[in-house]
Amino acid sequence: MPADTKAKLLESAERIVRERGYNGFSYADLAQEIGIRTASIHYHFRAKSDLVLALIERYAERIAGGLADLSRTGPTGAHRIAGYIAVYRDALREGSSLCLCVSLSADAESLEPTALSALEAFHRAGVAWLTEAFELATADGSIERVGVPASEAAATLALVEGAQLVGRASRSVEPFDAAVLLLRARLGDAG
Amino acid sequence: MPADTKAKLLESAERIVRERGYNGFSYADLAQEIGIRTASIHYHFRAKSDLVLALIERYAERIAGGLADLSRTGPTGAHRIAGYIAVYRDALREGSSLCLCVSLSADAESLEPTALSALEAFHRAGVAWLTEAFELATADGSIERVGVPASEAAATLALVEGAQLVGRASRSVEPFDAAVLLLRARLGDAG
DNA sequence: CGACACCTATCTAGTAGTAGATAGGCATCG
DNA sequence: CGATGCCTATCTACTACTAGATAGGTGTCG
Repeated sequence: MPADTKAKLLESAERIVRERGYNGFSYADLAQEIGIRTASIHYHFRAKSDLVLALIERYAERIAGGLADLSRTGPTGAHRIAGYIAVYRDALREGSSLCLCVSLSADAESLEPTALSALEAFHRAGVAWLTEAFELATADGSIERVGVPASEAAATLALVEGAQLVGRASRSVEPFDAAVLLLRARLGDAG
Repeated sequence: MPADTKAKLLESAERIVRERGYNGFSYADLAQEIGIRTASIHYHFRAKSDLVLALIERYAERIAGGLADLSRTGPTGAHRIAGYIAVYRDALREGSSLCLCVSLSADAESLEPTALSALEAFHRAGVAWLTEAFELATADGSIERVGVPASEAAATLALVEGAQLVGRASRSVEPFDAAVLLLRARLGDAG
């Protein structure tokens, strides 16, 4: 059953990039991990830049799907925001990895324009989803003192991405929890 | 006057690491930039890990100095927090670079334990300084609705670091400003 | 003073190893 | 047959790092 090699490549590559960054991973790492030669990777992804683009698109789709589920199941704005925080908390994996797009943002200089655009789109989508969640929260009263929803959204995205970074530096989830504590407190029972 | 080569090396290396990350810069880049051979760099810094450690220590000292000045000159807690935000905003350089420690946190996996410790210390110092500033703000009433100072501090550090990252991805300072807008609003005239 | 010794800061030339990428071949299977 | 998927072998460019030499400054001591 060799048909799922491409999927395995994406799976492993995502993990490695999230742990070591774009410039910190190589085709050699990837090849060894799934048991083929480096040359064979080029059959599936002509260049490293093609692989990373596929990585971002796949990741963005997966996260978008998760957030769509959250929109469907989250009864209040507060529940949605709490779910969003949980997504980033899980992605941190106890301090051993970052959200793919956090990792790639730091290596922005090495990325092709197409990848950079995909990265921006990911951030825009996150802010848009959060804006809607904060708008809902304004309406349902589930979050205390909601400011302009778009501003709350931009702040929340930056907060969770920064919280991941601080957690990564100390290989622990604790700094993440400390950073989002006040926001969670505003969410009441949902937090 | 060759005596300042070491200083030039640190200066250039800091800029390159902040633009391209730890794994995205090489002795070759550095050598070319200041006009010596790569071998000569090893005279000043035996290994790349020694260079990066020196980089962090120098950076941490400089920032600590700046914050100490801010503590002396900032009349209120709000003014101090506003100054802190400005430090990170300047470090972003219109989206072309990151705070050294933000950049290195993303490449944590490639760093030696000593460098990692220095990175953690940098974050701890930032939170400690911010905690004091929020305590002052509680006392002088210069910031609206201050929560537990230590929690406000952790959130603020994460916010500005994340805001930098989002700005970096779109090579612009605008996402940074959007992310800190609500915090700034809380600072009143000082923001 | 001047000879010897050491130090600083750089050089040229090279190491072994790794990077991503390419060309062409060889199975397997519908 | 011919596409698919992987291989071997190779390439060029670059990685951090080392060895050994050199030019020039500084200090010490007879």
